[in-house]
Order: sequence, then structure tokens, then C-alpha cells
Amino acid sequence: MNIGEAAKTSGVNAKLIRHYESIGIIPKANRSDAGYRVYSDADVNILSFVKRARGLGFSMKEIKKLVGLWRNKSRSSSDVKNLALTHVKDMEQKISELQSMVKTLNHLAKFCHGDNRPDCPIIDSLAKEKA
Amino acid sequence: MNIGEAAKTSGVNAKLIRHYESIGIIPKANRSDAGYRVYSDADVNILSFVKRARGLGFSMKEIKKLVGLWRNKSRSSSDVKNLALTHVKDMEQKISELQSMVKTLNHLAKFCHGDNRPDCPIIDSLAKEKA
DNA sequence: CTTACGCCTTCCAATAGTTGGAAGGTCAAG
DNA sequence: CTTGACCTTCCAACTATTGGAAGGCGTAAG
Repeated sequence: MNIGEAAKTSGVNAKLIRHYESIGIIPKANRSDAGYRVYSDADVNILSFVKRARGLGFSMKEIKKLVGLWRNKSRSSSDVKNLALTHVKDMEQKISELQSMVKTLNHLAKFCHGDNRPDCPIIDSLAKEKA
Repeated sequence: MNIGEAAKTSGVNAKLIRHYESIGIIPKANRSDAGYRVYSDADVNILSFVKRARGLGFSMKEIKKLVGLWRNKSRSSSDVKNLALTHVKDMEQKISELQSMVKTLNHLAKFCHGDNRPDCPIIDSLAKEKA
């Protein structure tokens, strides 16, 4: 199938497929006589795999590793598990940072009148205090 | 003071200060005879303001607005409050997405042996299921 | 046959935010 | 006068994706 159909089937944009190929995330596609990329069902599976991994927040670097592990039948499951758990830790770190920001901002907003007067604890805090 | 000292005082990297100036986040600095940027205490305050707003996760676009509101004495506090609360909503959205990813990955990792065998529910799920 | 339209190709640029380097000018001390 | 620390501008990289331009290919209709 052509790249358009592969895109529709896998849910990965045609432009993105070319990009993934160019940075080596996925193997280079075979070409037709006219130079069109040709995809098999197996190729589409890789694309879907990448899409799902992105959906779980893995970086392209991590996904490159995951694709390698996926295609490597002699892989050990611990490699994958370590990658996944490291990723979980990163996300948990990010979550707690965001929660801290939300807490601070909500606290500041609570004391902000939100009317036409210029007094605003949010601005005052950004201007004067150590956030 | 020169850009180096302004950087040290405000906590914003000299390189970043020039960048902020170039994209219009902060006003253009005055120059010495030799062309060096010269900063006043007020300029440093703006830089610190920007740094704190970044620390709260505001985008540069939002910070541009915030700086404008800060310097505008006739602003209404509701403008700032709306900006802040919109930002909070965005962050809360991001938090729940991350939490959902963490939950899914932890669930998958729980059933992964993490030994030398190739069986791995994480990989299997990425390959076959709708994540 | 030829025109039209939709798909394909490559390359180049933009987004957000920062960081890094190269090549060169300036300033103060030794 | 030279050394070294500072400053200047410009250009490129990072992550991941999206957009456009310019051109080739494939098929259906006039």
C-alpha cells in the first residue's frame, strides 16, 4: 500500500511517517518503480506500535529503543521494564512539579479580586517574592 | 551594570537575556559607547519577574502578556486572574494525562517478569492492543 | 490525446525555549 | 603590549510535529 493508506490504517500522519523514516525510528520503506514508498501490514504494525508508545508519553529516543527491543526476539523483558519504569519516574516527577505550580497559582488567585482594580496578588508575587 | 552582572543578579542566563530581548519579551536594553548592554535595577526586576513566571510554568507568550500587565498601572486584576486560571486549567489537564499514562504503564509493568525471558506484556500491549 | 485532480516525492522553514559554539570587539590589570 | 575576562552578533542544535512550495506520477473524463 502507499503512504497515504498506511497513514490512514496506522493513524500516523504521512508526513510524520516520512519523518520517522528519516530519523531512523522505522526502517526505510521499499519503493515502487515510480519511487513511491510501499508498505506491508508488518510495516503498519510498527507504525501503530510507535503511535501507541507516543500515546504513553515515551520520547522518540525511548521509542527507538522499544522498537529495537520489539523486533529483537532474544530481548530480555527486564530491558523493557527498566525503560518503562524509568519513564514512569520521569512522569511522576513532572506531575509533582505541575501540582506544585497549580497549588501556588491557585493560592495566589484566591486572593486576587478579579475586578477592575489594579491590585493583584499574582502580579505582586511575581514582581517581589521568591516564587 | 553589564549583562553578566544582570544575569547573576536576576538568575537569568546572559544568553537567555539577549534572546528574551530579541523576541520582545523584555524592552531593548540601553547601550554603552562600546555597544555593551547596560541594565538598571528596574531592568533586573523585569528579568526576575520573567524567571519566576517561567518557574510557574507560564509560556513565553503568556509571560509577554504578564509583563505588559505588570508594567501597565491601569490594568485590571481580572485580566491577570483569567490568565492565571486558564494556565491552571492547562496544567491540570496535563497532570491528568500524565497520571493516566503512569497508571497504564504501572499496570503493564506489574505483569512483566523483568527477567531474561523475552515475554513482556508492555511490548505485547504496544504491539497489539489499543493503548 | 490531453487535461484535471489527487496522490506522491524532496527540501526548507516554522513552532517553543534554550543552549552551544565561532569569530570578533572591548576593558582592565600586569 | 599582551593576557584574559567580558561583551558583541550570527548560526546551529535540541524534540516532535506541522506546513508549504515545486515538481513527478496515475487514473478518469472530455
